[in-house]
Amino acid sequence: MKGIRALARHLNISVSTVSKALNGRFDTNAETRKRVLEAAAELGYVANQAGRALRQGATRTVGFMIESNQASPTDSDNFFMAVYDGVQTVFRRHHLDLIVLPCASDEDPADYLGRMVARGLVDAVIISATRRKDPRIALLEKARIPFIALGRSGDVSHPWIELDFEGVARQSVHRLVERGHRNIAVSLPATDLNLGYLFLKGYKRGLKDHAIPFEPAYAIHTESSEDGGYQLGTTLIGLSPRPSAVILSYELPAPGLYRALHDGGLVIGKDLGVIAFRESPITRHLVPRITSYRTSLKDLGVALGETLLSTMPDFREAYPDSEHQRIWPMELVAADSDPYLDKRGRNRK
Amino acid sequence: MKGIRALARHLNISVSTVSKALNGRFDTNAETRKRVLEAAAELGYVANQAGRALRQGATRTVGFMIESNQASPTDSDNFFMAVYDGVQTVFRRHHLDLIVLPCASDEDPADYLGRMVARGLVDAVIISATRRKDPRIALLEKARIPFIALGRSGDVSHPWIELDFEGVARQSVHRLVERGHRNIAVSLPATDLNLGYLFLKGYKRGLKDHAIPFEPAYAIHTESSEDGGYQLGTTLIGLSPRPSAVILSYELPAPGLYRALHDGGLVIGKDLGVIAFRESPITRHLVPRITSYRTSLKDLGVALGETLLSTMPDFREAYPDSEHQRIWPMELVAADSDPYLDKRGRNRK
DNA sequence: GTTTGCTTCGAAAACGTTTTCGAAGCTATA
DNA sequence: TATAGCTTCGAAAACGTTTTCGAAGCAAAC
Repeated sequence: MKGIRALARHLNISVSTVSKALNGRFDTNAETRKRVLEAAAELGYVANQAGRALRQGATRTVGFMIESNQASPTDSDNFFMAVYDGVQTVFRRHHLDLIVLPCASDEDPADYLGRMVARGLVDAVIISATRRKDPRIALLEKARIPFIALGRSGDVSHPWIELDFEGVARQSVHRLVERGHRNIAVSLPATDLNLGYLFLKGYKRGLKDHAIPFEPAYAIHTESSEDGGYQLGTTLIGLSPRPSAVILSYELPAPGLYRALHDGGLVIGKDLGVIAFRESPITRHLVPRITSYRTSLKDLGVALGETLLSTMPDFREAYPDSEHQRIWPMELVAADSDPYLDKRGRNRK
Repeated sequence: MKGIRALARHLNISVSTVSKALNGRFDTNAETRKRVLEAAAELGYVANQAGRALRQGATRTVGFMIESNQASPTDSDNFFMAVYDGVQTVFRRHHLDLIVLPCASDEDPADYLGRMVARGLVDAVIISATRRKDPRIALLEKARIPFIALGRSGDVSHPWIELDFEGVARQSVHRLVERGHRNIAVSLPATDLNLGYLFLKGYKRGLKDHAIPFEPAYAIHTESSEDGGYQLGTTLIGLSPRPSAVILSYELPAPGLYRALHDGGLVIGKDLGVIAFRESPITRHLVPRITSYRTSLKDLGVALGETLLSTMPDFREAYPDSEHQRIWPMELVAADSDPYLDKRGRNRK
């Protein structure tokens, strides 16, 4: 005899009453409810997940899908864990559990997600590392699973929150131009992540603001790794005219870039200005420190959680007027990697 | 009409036959099995997790518990994701799913794990960040849940694999002594992680090998963060006699340590030798690079997965003679932070 | 005394799957 | 032909929970 039946027998009471007491239904006596709760605590009873999920058709669990394959563009520190923590604080309020679904490096993300959803493992999902055309969006919509994306996919309309890639790229161009640069390169992801599209858009917009023509050779696709950064560095050195600054859409390649420049006899901050998208241990610890942008990832997680809940029928009323599509602002952290360019075309110290 | 019934009706066949065909039972005709599988693929049928788990009393899912609260001692890069990837490759072979259970920073790890286990969310678990006395061990044993720990707990006997903290600490002392050091400090975790105990043990053993007395003031507990590292640096500077080298049980405090030394007018590698436990982006990118130890985290994950399976009745036969308790070797990566000490008591370049 | 309404409880069905076990159909053997 | 054995199938039970719905008990109102 196990589970709720053992508890019922132990109390000389029916299974239904126990269940109702545990779930705080209205048609239970306050006294019996108290007895049930005490006995449950004493015997360490916790409702079996499978039984409950089967009956209710819901798991009270939300999945946070991440990908362990692509070193995610923003994962040089505990990016996802920080976001996760924010999401978690929201869900805890509603007794929802959050689990992480990490797609292994050798599996197709859409297949993986499809399997998890079809199995009915979760009631809703958060997806990340969104592609320009991401099959997961259609999959989730077809399955009628509530979801939100950390980063939108293309121009499809769906709930998302997104770091301000476009704004940061544009603002970075402005900053560099103001400091005397005109030959400005940009490093973009090697895959078709949507953020690459947005970053390029912002970059072009920034150039246009200053009537600087777009030079395709200056938009360089870079693997999100040290090796990718080294590759980027040698590419930059070989360009003619050589750019006096580069904007990185993520910071992971920065160490390799630094090394390539050093090997080429050039000095970061003097011969090449650098701005990176997100502040992280890397941008802080490299010498010179990299000018970058910062935000509260925990707050971002909270927003993700609340917005997701606002799309779920059972929780909608708690979060009535959430914006379902939202650009998340970033704040400039000025450092030493992008000083003013002096007259002779070299960066001034 | 949903699920397996819809599929059965669509094929004009009984539910039981469909189920048996899908699960490859022996008492099904090869022809019908083929038809069922094709129809299932066509209709996109995937067995409902709750129904299956309820009937079988097993979820075919393993949980990997990590903690988002304590910045885990070894998480400056994608430590857990790398390990996860290895575990995943093993489980995929057996059609087991792996999910991550990240304990939020405001919840007690043992409570959290207890809840997840009681709910029957997973059949087995991998735990990490093990404490010296970790209540989770007893909890899992009481619940009779197969598990393995990444890092043992105290002297209790349970399955574990552990990075070689003791060996690395001892070897690091040897290396520093050989290079002329005698006043060697060690940085230990601020919490009661078991690895701290082991690291200290190895450190003391190393000292003893060279008949150097243990100086308690040289064993410094350090928060696993930049601030903790800065604190460590100021402490080291204030010690008398000031240590000529320090061994870090993890690398996260290194940047703060560097900054503190710099602020104090001292030079890393010259006035203070440094060795860190694990190679990571931090140990590679700081100047000078830090001598550290390396291993394949993916292989470690594979070992974890296989050992866990060998403790599970249903899979035992596939992994017969696995060692259930195992120290995972690390390989020295010599760098520039711990040069020979010269005659005048300063580190030689 | 009868009716009404309210509170509290419990029997039973349902969720979707797997598994047991008996039966049906067929072939081979005596 | 009768029997035995083998293959294939399907009815039904079971897993643990929630929820529906009827009933019992009691007090108040008529």
